[in-house]
Amino acid sequence: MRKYRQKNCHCFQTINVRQLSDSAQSEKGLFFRMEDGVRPSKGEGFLSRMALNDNKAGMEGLDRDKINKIIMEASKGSRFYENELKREQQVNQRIEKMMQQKAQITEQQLKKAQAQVERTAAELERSRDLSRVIVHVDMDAFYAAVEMRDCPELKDKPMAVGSMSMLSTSNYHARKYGVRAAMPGFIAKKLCPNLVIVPTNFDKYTAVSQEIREIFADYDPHFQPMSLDEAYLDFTDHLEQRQSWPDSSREEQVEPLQEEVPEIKDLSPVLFDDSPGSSPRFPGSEDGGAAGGARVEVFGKSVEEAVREMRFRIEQKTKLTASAGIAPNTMLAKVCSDKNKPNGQYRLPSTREAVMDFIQNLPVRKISGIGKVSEKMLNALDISSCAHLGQQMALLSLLFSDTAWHHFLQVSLGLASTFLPRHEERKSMSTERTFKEMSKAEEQLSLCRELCEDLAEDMKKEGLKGKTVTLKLKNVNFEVKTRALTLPYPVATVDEIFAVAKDLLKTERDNESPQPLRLRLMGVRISAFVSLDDKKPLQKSIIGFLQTGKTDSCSSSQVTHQKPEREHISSHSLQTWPLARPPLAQKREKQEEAQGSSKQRASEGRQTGDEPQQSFFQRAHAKRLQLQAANASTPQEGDGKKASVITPTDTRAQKGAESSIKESSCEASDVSENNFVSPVEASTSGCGAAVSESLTCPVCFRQVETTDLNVFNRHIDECLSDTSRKPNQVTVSDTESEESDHTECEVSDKWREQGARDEEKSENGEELELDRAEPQEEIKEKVSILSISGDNKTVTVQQPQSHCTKGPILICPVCQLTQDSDDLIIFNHHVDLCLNQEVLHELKGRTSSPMNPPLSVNRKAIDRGCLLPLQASKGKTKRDVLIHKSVDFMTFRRDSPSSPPSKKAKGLGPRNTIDKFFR
DNA sequence: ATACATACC
DNA sequence: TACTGGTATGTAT
Repeated sequence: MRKYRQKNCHCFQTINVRQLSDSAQSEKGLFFRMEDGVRPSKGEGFLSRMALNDNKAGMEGLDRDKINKIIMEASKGSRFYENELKREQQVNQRIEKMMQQKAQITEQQLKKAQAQVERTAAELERSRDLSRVIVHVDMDAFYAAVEMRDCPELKDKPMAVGSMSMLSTSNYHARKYGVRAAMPGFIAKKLCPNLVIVPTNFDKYTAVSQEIREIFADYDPHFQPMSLDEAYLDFTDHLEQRQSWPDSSREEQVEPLQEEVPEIKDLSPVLFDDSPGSSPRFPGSEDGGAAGGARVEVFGKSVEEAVREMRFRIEQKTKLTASAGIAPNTMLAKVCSDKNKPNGQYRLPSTREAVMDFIQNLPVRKISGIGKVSEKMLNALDISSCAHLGQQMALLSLLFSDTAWHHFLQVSLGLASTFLPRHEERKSMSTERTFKEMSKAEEQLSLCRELCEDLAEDMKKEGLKGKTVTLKLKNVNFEVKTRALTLPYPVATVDEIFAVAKDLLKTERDNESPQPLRLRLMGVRISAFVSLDDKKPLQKSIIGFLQTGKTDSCSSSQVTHQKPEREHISSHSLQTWPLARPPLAQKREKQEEAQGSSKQRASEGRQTGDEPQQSFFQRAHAKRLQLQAANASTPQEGDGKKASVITPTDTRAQKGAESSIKESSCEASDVSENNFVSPVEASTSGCGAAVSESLTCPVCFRQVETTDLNVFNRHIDECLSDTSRKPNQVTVSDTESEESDHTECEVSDKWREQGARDEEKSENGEELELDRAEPQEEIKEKVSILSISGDNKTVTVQQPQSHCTKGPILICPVCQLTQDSDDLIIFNHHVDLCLNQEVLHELKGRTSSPMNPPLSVNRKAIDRGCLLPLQASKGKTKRDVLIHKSVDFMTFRRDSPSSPPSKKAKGLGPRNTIDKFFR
């Protein structure tokens, strides 16, 4: 602390000095002026917006000045440039204002602020949790790597993925020229005339993403995808279990890339052969090591070995490399994953000392959440590293908002979430399009209509309705405007949305007239969603209640300083469900969430998590046995050919040696993963095969011909409500619904049979899949006889499944009162009310609880991050209606609408409601 | 509630 | 010729 004070005093003096010079150099002075002394290497006191952003792996030690000169040359005079200039000046003004504020600060104020900062810091320090092992995995130059893998000629060329207008990513070769993501292709070409620009092939990346996510799930079934190529994983539980597994489960067959399949040699994308990497040789650090001459790797039990193993599996399966960071929290893990990129990993030890050391020289710009502008503002205060951040906290607390400086403080202490944020509800949905100048009213209007159509379509897919419609306009000078209107009622259809959007557009045109709106972009967004739960509270809560019987109540919870919203439970497991978690599982988790703290959960072990993890290692073990057997006789070469198209049944058949093992997984990709698949096969069919075109309803056992989880979930809800209405009829009759959702579901004999077979626990792949999704089975049975068992609440509804002409006696499992009505709908409603009462009570009892009690469950949270098929189809939709063909729309998808882990979490929608209720 | 800005991939 | 698209969130009014 003394140290802090001293340094602050020191800085305070220098600040006063610097402040003068900074003010003096504002505006014009910042352009084309080297910043004196402090960061001579960063010669971009000018136009920080335009200048090369080399904050990226593979871009160290570039000739910045030269590159920037070319960039400026190419941009100068363009409308874009002029707009950037304008924005730059706005930022400069902001900085100037800040500096003026700083000048007003008295020593007294600063002292007081320092005390406050120290109090807060001490409080934060107390909450430091070094017990979790967080891993951030990031594919290396993802899109580019995929293209290189599939087109070997590209391997030794500088290349980028995107278009002449915009690049999504570049390979490392191109980065040496300063070519990077988010740079327009035509400028990249000036930097590197030989640059090859490959158009995006989004479906391919999506398929690869699916593959790597399957691997992620083996290490953390609740992993959090951040985008197609990136995810956070909590390795803590895996590591614990790993300690007790036999060596053979940690063996990985080394795929003979070169030797045995000579024709694929050329295809083999040894992307980063000059970097320290995962394959084929392993340093075998710690307890790991190569197992003799056999092509088998045994990975050790340490974190590093486990992560290496995971990266190794990724490379074997996809022929692409990944980098990883291991650290005690997400922010640090993210920084670490960049450290040894490409094809490397870095572990930051879980000690306070190591963390603080690591932080000291870390540029603030490396922290997720601190971007161009924040960096520049901080730089103006002489803050460029995290150490500076810590030293200047008192000042920062006076100059920045509470949220901002709290965040800075956390960063400076190396603190961040130690658990993976649950994906929250979607808050908005939008679509926008860039095009060549458009000024005619009719054109604009029809475009607006088109956008609304697209949006309405997407809204329908997720069954959303929202009250706020926002129109976004960008004129040819790149000036952006948004105009919003909030309706008193939620809307979703084309006509409703368009009615608002067109009014907003008209108003804008009128405002501008007689000048026309010269647009280059238009977008429509809808937000302020009303939760679907409001419409169907009955089944939701009763199902939620049913689920609680499974987990357990443990409502004690200690208050931590972590943000309460960051509950430790995340919502998806690709393994458990091909696309995302089933709605019921989701609901159960919500319930768990209300009851257990993250620590409790960790010690309990995750029920869903254990299975897949275990099964992976058992599979590995079985595979080993199988290989041994096979090697004794004939080499098995059929695998590779079959690998790409494989059904669960095939999988079983192939893995004969595994049949004795209780296996809870049946992903097709398991097969391709360790067998010999050529890169071409792997990229085209190998992964796509794992994604089924339809989903099987766990209630009626029909196949629902959709890959849209919302449609699917709606179907399940229908089924469930049907079931509870007619408890005797578990198998829904064919004549049932006039509901549109049900029209999408086609009966499959095979699956209906399967549903029957399920009762006998038959030993086949399909059954296993059901097994894995255990909540459904439970629900199906319990709903069908309407026996309700909550936590500590006994079964109160007796109704034998077979015969019930008379209504059952219904006793509310919450209030324990016998209900008059035998109408299940009414009964459900009653239970629903009781449940909500309970939740409200609980909340009242612990206002400072870190828990996030779910009042309602929104099924849409399910597809967060994992909903690959939806993204893919969305991509197509958009591409089909492209106006400006040359523009690359595939850069980033609606993929994981999550906030960066370092950001401050705001209350969740439903939770806010409750909170307000009690405030 | 609205508008705009920043940030992320 | 040519500087994205989707989402979340923070800040100011």
